[in-house]
Amino acid sequence: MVLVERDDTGVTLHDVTLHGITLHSVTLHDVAREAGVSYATASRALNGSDRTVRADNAARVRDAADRLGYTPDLSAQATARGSSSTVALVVSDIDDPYFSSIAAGVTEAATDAGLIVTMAIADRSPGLELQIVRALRGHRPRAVIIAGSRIAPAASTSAPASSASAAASAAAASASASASASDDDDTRAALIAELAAYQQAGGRVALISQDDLPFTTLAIDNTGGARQLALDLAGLGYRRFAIAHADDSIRTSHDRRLGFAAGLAEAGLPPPALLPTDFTRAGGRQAALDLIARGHGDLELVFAVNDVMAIGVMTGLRESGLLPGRDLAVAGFDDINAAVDVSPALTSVRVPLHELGRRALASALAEPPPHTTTDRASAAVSGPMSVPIPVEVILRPSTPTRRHP
Amino acid sequence: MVLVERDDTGVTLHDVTLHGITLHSVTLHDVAREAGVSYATASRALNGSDRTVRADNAARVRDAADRLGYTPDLSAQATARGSSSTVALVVSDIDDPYFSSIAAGVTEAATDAGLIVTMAIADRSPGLELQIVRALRGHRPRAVIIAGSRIAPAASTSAPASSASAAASAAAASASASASASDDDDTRAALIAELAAYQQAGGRVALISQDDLPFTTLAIDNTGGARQLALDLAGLGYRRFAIAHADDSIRTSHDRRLGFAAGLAEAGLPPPALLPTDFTRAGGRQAALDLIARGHGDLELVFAVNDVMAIGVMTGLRESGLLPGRDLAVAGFDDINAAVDVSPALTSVRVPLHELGRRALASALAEPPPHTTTDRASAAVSGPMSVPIPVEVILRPSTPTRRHP
DNA sequence: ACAGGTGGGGAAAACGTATTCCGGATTGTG
DNA sequence: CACAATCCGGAATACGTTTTCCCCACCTGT
Repeated sequence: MVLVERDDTGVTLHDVTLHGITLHSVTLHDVAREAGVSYATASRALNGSDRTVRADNAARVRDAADRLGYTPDLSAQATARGSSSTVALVVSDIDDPYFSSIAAGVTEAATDAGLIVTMAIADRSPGLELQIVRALRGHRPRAVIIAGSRIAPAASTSAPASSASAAASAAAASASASASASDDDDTRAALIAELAAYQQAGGRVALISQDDLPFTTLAIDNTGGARQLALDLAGLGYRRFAIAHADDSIRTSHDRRLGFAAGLAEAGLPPPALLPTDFTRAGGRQAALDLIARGHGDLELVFAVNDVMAIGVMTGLRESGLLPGRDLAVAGFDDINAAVDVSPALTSVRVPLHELGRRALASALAEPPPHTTTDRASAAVSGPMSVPIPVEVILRPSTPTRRHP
Repeated sequence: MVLVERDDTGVTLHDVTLHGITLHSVTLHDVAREAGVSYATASRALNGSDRTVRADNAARVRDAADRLGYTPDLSAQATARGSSSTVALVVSDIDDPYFSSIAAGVTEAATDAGLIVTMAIADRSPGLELQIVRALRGHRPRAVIIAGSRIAPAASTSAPASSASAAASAAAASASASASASDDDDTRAALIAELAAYQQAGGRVALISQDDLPFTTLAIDNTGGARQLALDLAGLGYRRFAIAHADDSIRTSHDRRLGFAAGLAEAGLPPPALLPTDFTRAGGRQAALDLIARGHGDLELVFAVNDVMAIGVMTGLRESGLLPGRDLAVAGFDDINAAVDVSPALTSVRVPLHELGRRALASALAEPPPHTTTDRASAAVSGPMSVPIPVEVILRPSTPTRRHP
């Protein structure tokens, strides 16, 4: 018979009425009383304290906790301990497969580490991103991971003019990103300050593919991957390329564009035509539409700086009556899951997104604690480290081997 | 001259060293001291308290807060107020476009409401899901939203046998879901108990498409949508159908399968062939492969109970040398973003996923507070409400109009 | 038998914030 | 000019934990 006798006043669910919300919850206090021990003992029994508690007492406490359905109040725990058990993840757009794969990796690693993740969506806006980081800081997360920050130094802010590209399209592309360069610089500086402060306060920061910010960064080899892709495509027999890319303030786009161009140069091929557009599926589609409307001449392949854009390009081509792969080859970058679902399957550069997420969290958590110096001047940001993420070219039917004409 | 004079001992970043983690953070105390007011005044100035604080004091406090980079400790706020500012979201797999769209909606709505979301991934496992809900409760979230619970009453647990389906495949399909029916029942009951307790404690619960659980549910019209799809396809001239579906313990699959069959019956058409498989892309592909290997006879269209599976089916068909849409039509359900990226674009039933996420949060938050009865017997779960989510058939080229043979 | 551990329980002080209560000042009114 | 009414600052308490002390009881070795 395991049933335990309870007097009628035994279990007390105390009512907390605040802000119109009524909460009843069973606290450590209740558990302790039910188990006939004190506060402290109950606390020690229920979490791995350094102190030991006698076996029978521990059992009684655990029993009581079970019976009452006790769950520790993590907020209270966090204030008491001074550190919460959450990690913050900020992504540009969770509905984008690139980010959702990363998020999956981060969440998985967090779960393994007994942490839970709070997620916020920056909607590709640096301003919002900053705001979010500020808000997130209030949660005192153990780490914050930022995927897809769009802030770049103002220096390289405007996309280079392209002889082959329609001026109108270029203007449209940069319009959205041009909210006064100094404004952007301000947000950028503010973000850095915010993160530095957070780090100074003991938080860990990891950035994904933002190696121009002074924090631990998972550096996707954008340049190298794009270069290798160009080389491999040259090897397949392609000669005349176009690049669908976004504004250079988007670092990723910038690096991939330059890497690709470098690869072409290396292969002794002419520089690619530039198709500046948005960093989205719609952007890719529009670039394709514009290209075909204008006449694509002897173009053989268009490289879009990410898969989502590449898929847009394929759609645009199809809408223009061209068959991607046969009439005009297409290649992307990221190797999102959908790359194999489109037809022809998309040639891409594989970025281990899931793993990337995992490692982002791991790297953040592994960061050395900040110097605990009373001298505030020397309490500088600890040297940012960079974790290189290798990538791999994956050739698929969207870029079939090309017979020399 | 706005510079404020500070004595050298002015700003005190107090060090908290606990569990090896060192945190310095600026507290309300510091702000109060810097501003030359008390605790309470600072608190009142920085959050909209019911009490007013004199304008000049308020300004001083805000100034000090700015200068010091103060951010309120939300954990502390939560314990003090007794309710946190988070909502919990549990999804089966954030890397699945179905869930990522929902997550985007939930997150957006949360941000609008000044809440932040904590996300956990149940990996399609009821056990994990239960565990997660338990863990989440510790955060005392304002609401928990569960998308994609897979638990169904044990009653309808096994998939019906299908004359047209390979027994081996069916066995494989149900194998993973068959960890002893009573076990499943236990988890289900435990989840219900857990959620009920949470609700009883003042939390709000919303479920997405789980109308067999006694909680507020966003009910996607799976049956009706599938039925309408069948009707519309019949209207296009299709006569002989197959359904790629998953184990009936997955409610969604079950309902869509039955709805589709009902639509066919209504149109006076023969019942569909059944292709039991996994609820995934791989499952869809395998079903297609099996089907073609076995010989698909006079089959004209395969309906997969979700888009991800449908895309798998298309891939499988292609691998078997068939052209989806021309040789064999394909239709899905959900209308995920990728449905328009595949070619031919996929006929589907549009579920407003993003909106669904938004409304899930809204519905949860709008729930009536639980009855505050001291009589524990009558403190039953308040009547669950069901928010119907209408769906819409979207015909696309994967199901071209069929000439009568 | 007695000093010196040592294992473990409990009271109380954190943690950082919200809120209640008290009282002093300022204001309005007769 | 007195007296209430209002405004608002501050001390103190609460929130649910963890953690630090303190102390007792028991064990061990001499």
